[in-house]
Amino acid sequence: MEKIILIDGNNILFRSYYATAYNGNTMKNSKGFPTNALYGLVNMMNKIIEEEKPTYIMCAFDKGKTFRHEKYPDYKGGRGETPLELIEQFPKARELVEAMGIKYYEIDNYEADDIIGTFAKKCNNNKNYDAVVISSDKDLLQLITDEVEVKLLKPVGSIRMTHQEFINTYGIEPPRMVDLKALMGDSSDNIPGVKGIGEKTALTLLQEYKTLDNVYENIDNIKGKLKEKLIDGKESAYQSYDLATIYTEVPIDTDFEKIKYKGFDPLKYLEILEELEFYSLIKKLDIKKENLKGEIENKEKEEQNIIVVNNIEDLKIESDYSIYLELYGYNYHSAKPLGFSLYDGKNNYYVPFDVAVDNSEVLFENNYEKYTYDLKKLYVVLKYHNLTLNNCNYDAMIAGYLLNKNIKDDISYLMKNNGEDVLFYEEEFGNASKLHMPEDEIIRENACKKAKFIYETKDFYLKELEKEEELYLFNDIEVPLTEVLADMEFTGINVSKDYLEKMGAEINEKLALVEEEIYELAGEKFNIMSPKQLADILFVKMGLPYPKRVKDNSYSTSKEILDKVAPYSPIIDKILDYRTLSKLYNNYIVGLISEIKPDGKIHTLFNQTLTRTGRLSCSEPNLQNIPARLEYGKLIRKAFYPEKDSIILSSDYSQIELRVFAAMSNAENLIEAFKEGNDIHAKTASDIFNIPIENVTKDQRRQAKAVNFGILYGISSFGLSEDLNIDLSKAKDFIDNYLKTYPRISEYMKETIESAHKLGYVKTLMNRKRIIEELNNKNYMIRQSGERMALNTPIQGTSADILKKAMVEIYKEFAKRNLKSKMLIQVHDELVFNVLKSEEDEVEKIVRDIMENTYKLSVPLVVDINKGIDWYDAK
DNA sequence: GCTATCACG
DNA sequence: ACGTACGTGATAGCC
Repeated sequence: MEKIILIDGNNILFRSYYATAYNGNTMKNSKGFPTNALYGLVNMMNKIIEEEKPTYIMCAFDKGKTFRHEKYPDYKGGRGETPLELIEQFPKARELVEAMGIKYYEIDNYEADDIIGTFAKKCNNNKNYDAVVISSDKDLLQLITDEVEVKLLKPVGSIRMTHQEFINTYGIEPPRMVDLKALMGDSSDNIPGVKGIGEKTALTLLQEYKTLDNVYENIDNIKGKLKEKLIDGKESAYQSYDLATIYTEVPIDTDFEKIKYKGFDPLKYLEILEELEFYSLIKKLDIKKENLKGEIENKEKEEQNIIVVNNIEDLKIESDYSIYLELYGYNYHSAKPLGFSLYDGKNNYYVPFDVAVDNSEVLFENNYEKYTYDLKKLYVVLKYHNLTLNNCNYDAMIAGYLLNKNIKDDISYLMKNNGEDVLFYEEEFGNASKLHMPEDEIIRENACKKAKFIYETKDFYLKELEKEEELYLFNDIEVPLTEVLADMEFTGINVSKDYLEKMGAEINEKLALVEEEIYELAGEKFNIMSPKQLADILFVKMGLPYPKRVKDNSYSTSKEILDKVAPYSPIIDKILDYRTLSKLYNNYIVGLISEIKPDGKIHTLFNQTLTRTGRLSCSEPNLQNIPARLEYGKLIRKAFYPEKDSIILSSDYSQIELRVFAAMSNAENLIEAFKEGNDIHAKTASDIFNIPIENVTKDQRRQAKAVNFGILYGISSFGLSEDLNIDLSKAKDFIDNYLKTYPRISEYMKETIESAHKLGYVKTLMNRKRIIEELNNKNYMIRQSGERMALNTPIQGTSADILKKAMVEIYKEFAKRNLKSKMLIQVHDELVFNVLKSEEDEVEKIVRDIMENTYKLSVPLVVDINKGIDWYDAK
């Protein structure tokens, strides 16, 4: 039985402050710094440790305005301002707790209660743990279970509230504490409750009816004034219920090993006591600084214990280990590798990069499992040195991503979130535009902390993944995909600089012409790219009618607006031309040329842990937004060409999102249409306009297509009317018709939103989970947008899952057959390959077969394949 | 560093 | 009465 102590730090500070402050006079040190709350805190902590002898202990503090304030502005409104003299003591309290060997937590927007609740919940139904919550706040009593008790602090002494004790006292079950507050309110937190109902009445009601819900369900059995009060206060009661409920899902690592009681850090503790001038406590410690120093130095040495490996004999790895690569720079295609840090559960090693390269077999190819953070980066960097890495099946970056943690490329975000003391990459090396090289020692120290973190959190994250049923996604899709993406990035794609330069020169000529014409029409020269100057010319000087309500006192010059005023002046079309051309020039001519490496290729970055839906993203440069819609822009694609004796092959899913949607919503008529191979937009038009499919006009098909897309995005009639440039009422009719035609879809959408609200997240077919905080936002618009995310994410995410799975399988199949053709680019529903002419038929067959069959839905997946001498031609 | 704009699926 | 379709990245202008 392990004892876990969970301390409400804020509660103790407030309590100590008000217990000893009178008339604004508080205890201060000789410098005038107030110390009374801190004094109470130290004494309380010492007492707790002495009495409870905890194995694990933590202290939680409030931070920032909480989500409760956002929901109910009046929350805690009755309280006066927190006294400045108390606020001043807050930062020192954290230092103090830390020096006492107690880990503390503060999470933006959450109260200490919520953090404690999140930890306490972990003990429930686990006989190995015995948790004690320490606070004077009765609110926390709701957390009591057979494994969790509350030590309720009183002005003198305390009461130990066990499950039985609680029932004896209140005659209800602990979770009903929330129902109690909902009825009686809580003046200290400004929770209103039901007006006219106090503790006694509330308890009587709950003893009879058990829950708040049940009170209201049986409202007719209650008579007289009480019934009236309850009915009048119903809304307030439920609002109070909401406010009083402790949130037990705070996004935090609740690994108990993190809160193991470590004992005092003697030097720091003493230092703080001296600063605060708590001489009686110092005396009690009965220790002298001098005696400690030697011991502390030894301890620090031991903690660092980094073995710098300059001779490979110094590396004595005999078990699985974590490996982390530190680079100097943000883009690993060009950054200078500094070295590897390793941790095997016993020792931290730092291996300078050159040493590692010379001893690559020892380090990278052995029988041990290697745990990583950003495995793709490791693969790519090693590939540049002609090295391979084996037995990598766990990556912390991927794990964190799937678990909805705050990722970023920098592992320090994950570490800081777990309370680790480590430098952010930017703190250590500077930002991308201003790099600086820190001391070797700093690099080694931080890199080793990172390796150790990867190793020590592995089991925990795997357990979390298992709980979320995401192990398949992790083991069979995302982790194997790192190797596929690494290969794509490393392989790169040929881009013709000559071609782009020629096209650039042509665009420049066109630009110069259009520019002149614009100045002519405007009657003066100005910066066409400046939204401000442009708006001034158009809507002030030329007096064109602004077609929308003026927002924030400024005019928009977006394409949407300009399209509407195009009939009033020929200048508009010229401006739109100018924009298209300059975009083409800046983004795709200059931008792409600058990314071509000496090998004549572009090596992009596929970001695997960035999007909220599970898609990839692509940067430096972004190869997922190369022009495709307009004919002239599309010519950019001619610059992307294959290797010698090869062609470009592009394979794309036809309507994958609509197919996934049909399958997930189980809309029979839609499924049928896909099975029969109908033109789905024409079919939709035929259905919603109620006409035979052969009579559907081009325009009707276009409108139906817009409706189909709108549905995928969580349509609004306004959005559709804007998109199709039709009346709001007409757009509304379209949607109503659609939902009437496909009632199953209407139900599916309702169910999805309902479940998202209930759970706070949505999932894809492969169990990728997205937590949607927006669903809880107090702002109606943001909540609405959360609902649209809830509708769209399972569809976009499932499509992404499917293509990722196909990519892994295609990669494996190529390897198995020893094919030399290469996957080069992924664009959400499309894969682009360099295919050797000799392998054309085989590759085409493999790609089609895998993409169409890798995941079975109730609708067929269809792939279109095109081949050509460049990316443009392969369309 | 932020906003507006526009390129892609 | 409110603002208004999902997911991205790069650039220029502006503060």
